[in-house]
Amino acid sequence: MSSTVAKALSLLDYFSEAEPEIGLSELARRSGVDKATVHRMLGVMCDYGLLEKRGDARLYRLGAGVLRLARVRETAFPVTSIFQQVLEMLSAELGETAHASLISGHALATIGVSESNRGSRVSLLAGEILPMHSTASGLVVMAFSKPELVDRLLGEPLAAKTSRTITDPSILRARLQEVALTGYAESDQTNEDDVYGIAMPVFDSDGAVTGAIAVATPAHRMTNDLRQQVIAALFREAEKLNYSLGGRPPAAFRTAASRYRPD
Amino acid sequence: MSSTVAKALSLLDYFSEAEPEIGLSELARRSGVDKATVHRMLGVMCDYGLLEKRGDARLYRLGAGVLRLARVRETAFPVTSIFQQVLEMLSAELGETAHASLISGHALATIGVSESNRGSRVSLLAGEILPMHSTASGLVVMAFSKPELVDRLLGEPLAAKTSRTITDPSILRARLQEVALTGYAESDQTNEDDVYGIAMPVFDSDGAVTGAIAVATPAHRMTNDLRQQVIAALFREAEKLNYSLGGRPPAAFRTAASRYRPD
DNA sequence: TCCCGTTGGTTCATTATTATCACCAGTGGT
DNA sequence: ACCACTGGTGATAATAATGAACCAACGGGA
Repeated sequence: MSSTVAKALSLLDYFSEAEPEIGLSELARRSGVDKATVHRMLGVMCDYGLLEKRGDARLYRLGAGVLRLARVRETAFPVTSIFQQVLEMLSAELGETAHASLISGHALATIGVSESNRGSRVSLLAGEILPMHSTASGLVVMAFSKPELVDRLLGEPLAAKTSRTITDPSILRARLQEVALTGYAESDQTNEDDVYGIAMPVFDSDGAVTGAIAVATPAHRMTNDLRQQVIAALFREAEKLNYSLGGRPPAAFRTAASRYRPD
Repeated sequence: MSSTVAKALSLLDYFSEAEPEIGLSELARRSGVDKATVHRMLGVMCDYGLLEKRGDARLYRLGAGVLRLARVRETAFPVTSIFQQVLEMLSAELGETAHASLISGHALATIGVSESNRGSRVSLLAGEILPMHSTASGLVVMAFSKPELVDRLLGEPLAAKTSRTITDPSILRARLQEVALTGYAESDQTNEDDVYGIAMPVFDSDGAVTGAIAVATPAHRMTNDLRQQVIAALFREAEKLNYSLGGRPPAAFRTAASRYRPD
C-alpha cells in the first residue's frame, strides 16, 4: 500500500459526481499525503491526461484521458451499452431503480443506473464505488468469487456503513454461503439507511463473476410480493445478460437458478 | 519523465482498440521497462481497477475503473454526448468521416468518431491518440494555445509520421501563425498517407482551447469545392458547439471566423 | 489599512522506495 | 528432450519519493 503509484491512483477516487473538481490542498488533506507529493502526482497525471486543470480556477478534475481509455475498452469489450438496455428494462418493468456494477479492484464500480420514474425512489450517484461487504451486489459477487479473493476482502476491517452493516467476517461468511445457495443476495439497509437491495451475479466466459445487476427500493416498500417479482425479473435478465456477453454461469449458479421457486 | 507513476501510467497507452489485451512480457518489451517493474505496476493498477486480468488467459486489459471514471466525468461535464451529435450532423451532411478530440496531456485524445457511409472513407480507431504536430486538429489546438504549451511541445523532437510531416519547429511555428489567422487548420497527408484533414478549435468558458472537431477525407477526393463546404460546415458546427458547451471563443478566433469568405 | 488564514506552488537534504538482475516454474512447439 | 518462450518472484544497489520549511497571492474581517 505504500507504493507511490498506489498513492497516486488513490487520488483519482476522490473525484465523484458530487464533487467533480478538487483543489490541491483539499486533496492533500483528504488523502493524508503531503501537499508537495500530491502536487507532483497531480502534475504527472495531468501530463498523461487522467486529470486536467480547469483553466482559470486552480482546480483539478478528471481529464480527457479517462474518456479515451473508456472508449478503447468499450469498443473492444462493449459491456456498458448492453448492461444499460437491461437496466432500463428492469426499472421500467418494476418501477424501481436498477443499477449495474463491475468488479474494480477490491470494490465495485457502478457503470450503469436506470432510475424509476416514481416520486419516491432510490438514487445513486453515477460512477459510485460500492463496498463489497455492505451491498447486495457485493455479497453476490463475493459469494461466487474465488476463496482467496474473499479472504483478502474479509481480512481488512469492514466499515459499518449503517447500524445494520455486518462487520463480523465470520457472520459474513455464513451469509455468503446462503447467497451461494440461493443465487442472489439481499441487503436490508446494510449499506444505506432506508435502501433495500437485491442483486444477481453476472459471469464472464470463464465462469468467473465480473459484476452484478441489482434493484434498489425504499426499504418500507419492499413487500414479499415485490421481492418475488424482483428476483424473478433479475433471474430472467441475468440470464439474458450472460447470453449477450458470452458469460458462462458456473454450475453452482445454474443449479441455484433452477432451484428457485417463488415462495 | 523518470517518475514511477509516469512510467506506470504510460503503460495504459499501449492498450488500444487494435490491441485491447496485452501480456506482461510484451508490455515490458514495448515500454522498455523491466519485467519485474511492469509486473508490480500492473498489480497496483489492477488493485485500483484501471486494469484487470482476464480470468484464464494471463493477459491484462483496461479495467472497469476507467469506465467508472469516465462516467463520473461525463456526468459532471457532459461533452462526449454533445460532441457526438455534432459529428453525426457533419458526417451526414458532408458524406465524410468526422471526429472530435480533446487535449489530453501533450497530445489529443479522440473522444468521438462518426464515419461516413461511403465505400471509400477514412477510418479512425476509437480512442486513438493523435499527435499535436502532424494533425489538423493538433495544429489548430496549438495555434490557439498559450505560447508556453507550444514551446514545450515543439521542444521535443517531432516524429515524421509520413514523408510530408513537418518536423522543423520553426517551419511549424510559421504554420501556426497562418492557422491562427484563418481560424482552422488543414493537414495534407502529414499524419497519415492519403488522408486530408480540416479541423476547427473548440473553447471552454475561459476562452482556452479544449479540443477540436475535424473532417477527414481521402486525399485525392479533396477538391476546392469540398474544402469550402467542409470549412463552412465546421465554422457553423463549432459555433453551435461553443454555444452548447458554454465555450467563449477568444477574440482572435471570432475575428478569424468573421473574416472567412469562401474563395 | 493591516492582519490572518487560506490557497497553489517550490525547494532540497534525507530516506525509503524502486529498479535491476538472476532466478524459478510452466507451456507449447520441434 | 530440448528450446524459447511465458508469467512471476526475491535480494541488493541505486534511484526516486518524501515532507518540512518556505514563497507569493488571494480573500475576508476588524
